[in-house]
Amino acid sequence: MPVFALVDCNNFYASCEKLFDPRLVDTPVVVLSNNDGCVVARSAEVKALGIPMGVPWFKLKDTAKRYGIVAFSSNYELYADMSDRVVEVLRGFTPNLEVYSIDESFLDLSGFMHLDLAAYGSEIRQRIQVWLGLAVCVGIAGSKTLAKLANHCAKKGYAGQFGVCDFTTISPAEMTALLARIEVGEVWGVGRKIHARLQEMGIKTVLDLREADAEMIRSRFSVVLERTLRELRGISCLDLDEVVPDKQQIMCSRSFGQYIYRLPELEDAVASYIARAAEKLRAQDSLAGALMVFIRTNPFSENEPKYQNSITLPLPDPTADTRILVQCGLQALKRIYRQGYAYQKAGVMLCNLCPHSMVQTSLFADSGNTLRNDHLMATMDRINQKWGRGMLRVAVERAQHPWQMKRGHMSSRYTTDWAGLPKVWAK
DNA sequence: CTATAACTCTCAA
DNA sequence: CTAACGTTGAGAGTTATAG
Repeated sequence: MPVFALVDCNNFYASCEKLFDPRLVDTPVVVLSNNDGCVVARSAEVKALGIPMGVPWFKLKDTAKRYGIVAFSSNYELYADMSDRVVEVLRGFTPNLEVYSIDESFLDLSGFMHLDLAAYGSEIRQRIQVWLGLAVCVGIAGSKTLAKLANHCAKKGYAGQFGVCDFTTISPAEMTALLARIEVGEVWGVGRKIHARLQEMGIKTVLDLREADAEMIRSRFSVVLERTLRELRGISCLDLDEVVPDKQQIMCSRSFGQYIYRLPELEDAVASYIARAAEKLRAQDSLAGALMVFIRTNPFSENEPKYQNSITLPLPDPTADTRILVQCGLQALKRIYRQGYAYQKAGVMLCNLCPHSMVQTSLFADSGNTLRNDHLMATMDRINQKWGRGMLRVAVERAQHPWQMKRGHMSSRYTTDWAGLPKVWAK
């Protein structure tokens, strides 16, 4: 009998920012997406103001001023480091754990069924609060989907005390009553589209979905939703994924701080995105078999002409060599670039990835040369790791990127950079 | 006609 | 002062294409 706990950090990005500036306790805080675009995290105070997730920041500025909302650009280094620390603490509670996202982990608690699981959950909560200063919620149940739902209940304080919710000890009648109170859209795997379709069919609550006919759900929707339904019934269909498999595709895309009109600037951007993607590729020791490049204008602007295009080029020999990938990417870019548009975003994707060890070398490849190039790339990665990204780069990439995304509200990298320590602490 | 590739849709954080 | 709206990845299902 499997038992899962889902541990989820509350308002993770916003909480990380608050953590390093005590003046911000009780202050409404939002964290913005890349380019200071949309709200991607809200502190409790902001949620209380009724501000929804995903609003564009420029639409919120007036409200923000009125209520004294403090905004931060996303500081991924900081969040990733805090996330690692959370996972490290969680590993103290179980040997089997799946890091599901930057702020969520599934814990296998099947070996702890002799314990009071709710109490164990409280202990987890306590320790992360005391050791790291972050608040988490814990949901416990016999399937991942139910554990997710239990976590939702823990956040709302539905069953039992706030912060922990254990479905394994709830009576069937209580469970039924609880599920009848929750909208079906809260279920993991039920997004906007499926929620609307379910509603139309009269399936409005989680209970409705649980009691629906599995065959019908499968035929009208998919095998995925059928699995979700079975998970809601307590039949565990999703295992803990402890080992993170290699990526099948690697992407790097970003919108620009200012529009780009000319090809050279686009080349600069695309080259730097490829360099970044290639680093990730080498980090997992893979080679790419094809490369996709896309560019597009702002889909939201109404008066300016719109254009978007993409192209995928196969690579003659699978490679992880930044220079080859950039060469290929620039050719691709030239083929889709059209003059006279205000480009707002570009991106690249490395596809058809295969492990370096498995590659079949071309009959005509010079293996000695390939080895030297691998070595060169490895050296480049080490230098860039030590001295900062872009220290060593291909020549099309400029040192300065005028198109770089906006990050007007950036906090310090408090935990990963000495220079990030605020001066006020030194006083 | 079948097997595979390519593309589309949906979801998640 | 104005204009301004994220990124990355997976899986399933459907359609197109090759042999």
